[in-house]
Amino acid sequence: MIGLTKEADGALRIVWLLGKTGRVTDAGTIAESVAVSPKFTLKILRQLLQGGVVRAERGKNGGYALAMEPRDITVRHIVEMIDGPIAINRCQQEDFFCSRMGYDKRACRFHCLFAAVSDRLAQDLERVTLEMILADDSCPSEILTPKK
Amino acid sequence: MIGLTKEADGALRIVWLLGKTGRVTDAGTIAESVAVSPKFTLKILRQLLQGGVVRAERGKNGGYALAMEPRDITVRHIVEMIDGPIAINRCQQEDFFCSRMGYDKRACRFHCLFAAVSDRLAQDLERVTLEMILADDSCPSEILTPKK
DNA sequence: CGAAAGTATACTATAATGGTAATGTAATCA
DNA sequence: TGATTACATTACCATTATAGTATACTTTCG
Repeated sequence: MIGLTKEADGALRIVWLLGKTGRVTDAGTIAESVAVSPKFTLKILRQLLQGGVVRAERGKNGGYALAMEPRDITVRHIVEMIDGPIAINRCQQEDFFCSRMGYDKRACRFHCLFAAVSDRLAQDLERVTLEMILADDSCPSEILTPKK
Repeated sequence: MIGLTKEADGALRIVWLLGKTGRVTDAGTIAESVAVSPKFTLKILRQLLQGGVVRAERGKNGGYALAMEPRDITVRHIVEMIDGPIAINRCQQEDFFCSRMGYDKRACRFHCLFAAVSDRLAQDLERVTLEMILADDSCPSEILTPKK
């Protein structure tokens, strides 16, 4: 399909939920709120934990909460943490197709195109913060075509 | 990785090659020029054939050639023909996560964002034609930030 | 006819994603 | 202090998508 994995999708929604509640929330509750299976939720939370986006509290009444300010969490950050770098084409990933074709990358017409496209995509997703997503008075897509 | 499949990547390069030579070229030669295995090349060519981008000549001295003008072949067209619609997130694919969360799509903050992003990506790739890719005097990425 | 080349279907292999199980560790509180 | 709650870690299995192949068949040309 060209797109995010379920894991990245889930991560975004988990972070969104934690931002919305603002409280320490246990994994079970998170899973339910976000409609992802409990175990899978844990798996995602682990990665968010490693990435430092989320902190955990153990023991009774424990759970997870954001470890960063919503305005410092970007969509790009979450997505890349889970799915790896945003790159539309393999061209950009080391010495894939381009070199196999006997070209150097500069000569690869597609490399040039996709690098530009990927780059802009990444930039766009970097400009969108959790804070924006949480503010429910406008579609965050406006960031792409700012009203000025 | 978030990105094109090898098939779509191969398709782009095959189309590019056919545009460059402008001649009927047999699958074996195409495969070699493009550094994709012969069988896999055939597989891709079949899809391009079905999509009407390429035409085939059978029998001896047969092969494949473009069935459309390079200026009418867009990158988007090729990519979607192989990989399906350009959509960054499952949100957009029918009633995936959004509805599972008990939201309607309008209320899904991410849906809104990704719809906008995907849309622009698709538009960008639609503006880039094979003709542009073949012209080797400029990076086709300039289309994203036209010089005016 | 027969060799070269495309056509079509169907199948297998590999890798990536998605998802689960089991066991261990820390914190809280009766 | 020990039972309970909840996170931590590792390892594993299942499913799906991608990648790639095999086989049998048809068309064209010499």
